[in-house]
Amino acid sequence: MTLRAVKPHHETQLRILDAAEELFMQHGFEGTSMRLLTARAGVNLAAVNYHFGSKDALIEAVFRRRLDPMNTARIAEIDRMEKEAGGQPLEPEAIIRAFVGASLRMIEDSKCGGRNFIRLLGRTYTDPSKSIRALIGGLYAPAMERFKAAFERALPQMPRDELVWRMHFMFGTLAYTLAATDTVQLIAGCKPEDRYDARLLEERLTSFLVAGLLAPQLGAKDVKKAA
Amino acid sequence: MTLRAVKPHHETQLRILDAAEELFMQHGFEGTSMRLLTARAGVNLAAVNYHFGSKDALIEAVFRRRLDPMNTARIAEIDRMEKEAGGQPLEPEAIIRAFVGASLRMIEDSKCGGRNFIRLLGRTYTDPSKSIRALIGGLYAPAMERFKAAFERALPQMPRDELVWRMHFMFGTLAYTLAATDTVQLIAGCKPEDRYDARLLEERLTSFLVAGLLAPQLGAKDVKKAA
DNA sequence: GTCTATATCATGATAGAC
DNA sequence: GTCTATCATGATATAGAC
Repeated sequence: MTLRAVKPHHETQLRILDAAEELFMQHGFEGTSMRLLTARAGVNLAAVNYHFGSKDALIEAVFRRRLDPMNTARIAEIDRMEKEAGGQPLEPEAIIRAFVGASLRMIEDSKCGGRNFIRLLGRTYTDPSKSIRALIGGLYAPAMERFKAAFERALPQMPRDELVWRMHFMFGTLAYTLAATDTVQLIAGCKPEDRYDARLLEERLTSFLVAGLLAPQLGAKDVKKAA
Repeated sequence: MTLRAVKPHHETQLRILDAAEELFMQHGFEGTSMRLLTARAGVNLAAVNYHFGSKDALIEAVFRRRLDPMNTARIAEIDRMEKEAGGQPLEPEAIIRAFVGASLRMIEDSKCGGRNFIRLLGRTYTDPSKSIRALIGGLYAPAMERFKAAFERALPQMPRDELVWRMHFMFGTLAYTLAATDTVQLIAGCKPEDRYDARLLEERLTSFLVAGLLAPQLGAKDVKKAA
C-alpha cells in the first residue's frame, strides 16, 4: 500500500486513456470492447471501472483531457490578440488561424498524444449518439461563443444568420479534414507525405476558409451567371 | 406459397431497408441491433438474415440502394452539361451545383426516402470502420473521377495537388453539413426552419464552396497581412 | 417465406481474494 | 490497487415447425 505509493498514482489511468484514444479512433466507441482496451493498455480488465466508473465516463475523460486545454488555449489566444490590437477588430484570417492552428498543432505535438486524438475528434463531431454530441457540444461551447464574438467584431456588416452558417461550414471543413487525415481518401492522387504536414495543411485550409467566410452573399451569384 | 405470390416479393426487404436507414442514422451501425431493427420494420427477427444474408450485407444494401442512382445521376448531369456547352469548359459554380444539388435534392424528395439517408451518409464518411469507408469510397469513385475531370477542364491553371485538396475540403464541408442537419449545432443561434430549406442551403453552400475553390493560392496571404 | 425457439458467443460490470 | 472468476444481458445467426 504505502510501498508503491511513490508514484504509482496516475500511471494506469494514463495507459488507459492513451489506449482508449487509439482504439476509439480505430474502431469507434461501441466497436471497442473493454477487453480489447485493457489488453492494449496492459492493465487489468477491472481497471477501467475502478478508475473511471464506467465506459461512458471513460469516453468523457478521453475528451476532457485534450479538449479543455485546447479550447482554453484558443480563448486565451483570441483574448491576447484582441488585447494586442488595442480595440481594433481582428483580421478574419487571424481568427481563423487561431482556431485551425490549435487543432493542427496538436497533430504535430507528439508529446500531446496528438494525431490519434485529433482524428478521433473529427470523427466524433458526427457521431450518431446524442450523449456524445452533447458532450462535445458542451466542451466546445465557450470557445465557439468567443470566436463568434470575434467574428462579429471583424465582420460587422455580415448578417448574424450568415455568419453562423459560415462558421458552421468552416467548422465542418476542419472536422472532416481532421477525420480524413491518414485514411482512405475519396479523391485519389494526393501525395501521402503532404497529409502529415501540418504547416502545409494550415496554409491550404486557411486560404480555403478565409475565401469561404468572405464569399459574396446570396444574390451575388448572378454576376457570374451572365457568362 | 402460390397464394401470396401476387406481390409479396420486395415488401419485407423494403421495410427493412427503410428501418435500417432510420436506425443506422440514429444509433450507428453497431448501436443498432437486429432486434430493434426488425421490430421497427414490423418484420421477423430472422428476416434480415434470410433476405440479405447478414447485417454487413444489409449495410451495403442500404448504401447501394441510394448511392448508385445518385452518383449515376451526377455523372449523367455533368455529361449533359458538357455536351450542352459544346466543348467549352464548365463554370466551376455549375459543377459544384451539380454535385451539391444531387445530395440536397434528396433531402426534399420524400419519395426517395431522402433526409434519413443523406444524414446517414454524412455521418458515414468519417466512420471508423475500414470496411465501411472502403464501401463508400468504392461507390463514390466513378463520380469523383468524373467531377475531377470536369474541374480540371474548368481550372486548367490550377495545380493538380491544389485541386485535389480543394475538392477534399469541399467534400468535407458538404459531408459535415449533411450530417449536422437537424442535430444539435455547435454554434447556437441558427433558425431551425432554415436547416430544412434545401434551396437556401444550396445557395449558402454553393457560395461558400465556389469562393473556397477559387481562393488565392499559397503565398497570396501576404497581401492581406500588410494591414 | 415467415416465424419461434434457441445455440453460441461477447459484452459491461462487479464481488471478493489478495 | 490489482487480479480472477463470474453474473446478467445483449448480440448475431440458425435450425426447424408451419
